[in-house]
Amino acid sequence: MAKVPPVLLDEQLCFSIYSASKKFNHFYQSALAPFGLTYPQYIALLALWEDAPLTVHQLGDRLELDSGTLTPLLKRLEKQGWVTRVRSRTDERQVLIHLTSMATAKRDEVYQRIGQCQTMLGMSDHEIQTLMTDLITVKNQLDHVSDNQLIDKQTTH
Amino acid sequence: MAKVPPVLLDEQLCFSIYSASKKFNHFYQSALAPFGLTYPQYIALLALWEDAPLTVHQLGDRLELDSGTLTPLLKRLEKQGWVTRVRSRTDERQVLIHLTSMATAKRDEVYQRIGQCQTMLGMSDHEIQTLMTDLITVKNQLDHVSDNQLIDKQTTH
DNA sequence: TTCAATAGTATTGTATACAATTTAATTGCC
DNA sequence: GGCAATTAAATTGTATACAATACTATTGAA
Repeated sequence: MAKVPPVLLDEQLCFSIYSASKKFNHFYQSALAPFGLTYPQYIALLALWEDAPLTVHQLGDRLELDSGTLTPLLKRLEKQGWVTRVRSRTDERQVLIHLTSMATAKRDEVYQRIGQCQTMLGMSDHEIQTLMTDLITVKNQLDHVSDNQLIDKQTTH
Repeated sequence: MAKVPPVLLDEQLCFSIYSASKKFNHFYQSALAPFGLTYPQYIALLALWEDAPLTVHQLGDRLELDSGTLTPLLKRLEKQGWVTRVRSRTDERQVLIHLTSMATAKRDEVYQRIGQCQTMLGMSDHEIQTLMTDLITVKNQLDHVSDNQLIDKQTTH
């Protein structure tokens, strides 16, 4: 094999994103401790506060999570009193996720708490916008590289 | 409670990072399929290829993972023949993670494969650099908000 | 209409993550 | 030297993630 450039951990964009994601997770876990919510539970509620009820499938599209992740997560949210899971009458395959009155009542408390905690980060709106725009570009590029392209390369080594 | 601005999922930097991180994970999982490596296993090997052997603790510092994650991960890497786990003789508390000859032999193959797959993403070095710089800023800010600050706010709602 | 194909959710199995605890080894202080 | 405090890994328990499979309800084509 010809000389191959090394892959250095600190130069990997994936690793920057991976560790930033873990840090955000920890940050929100602490911020949401008064509500006993994990980060994935919190984003599920964000989606539902925008547009409830949603089917498991719709919520999965929104959060990019499948039923294998969402079913147990939603059962935990149900047990803690945030949502109810109701079989749809018009299509018995679907399960509709509704917010409870507690979830509706607590919405603004959570919004406010998140707002306060985000202020502590001291990031300007412009900074955030720039980063998000760039991240969307990365995500699009990742989406456009199909598994087939990656699999085809398997035989070359 | 006074009027509180809504928290919209699509405006959250955390959610952009969270979903980009999952996409990268999937991308590398596919790219590394010929080697049977998961993404966290891959970054562990990257760290070791740069500087083996490392103790579990040192590897944890590098990857920002604790022994609860690393111990089972390293056992799997050991079972698959990439590393060996050896109690240090000078300090019996430590476990040194060594690369096997197979891991050393396959290093350039993995480097090359990663290089090929990253090319498919079509991102310029400049794009990547900019993003990484911004992400480091975010990570620093997340690090500098202590748990104490977040916990103090608990009583305000 | 009937039944094969599809769609929506749940389940199973594997692999992270991480807090909290446990266990064993080492260090520091007297 | 003796022992409390500390350190390093491993373990335990809970919560994601996701591929693959199973199960049930619906749809669609003959």
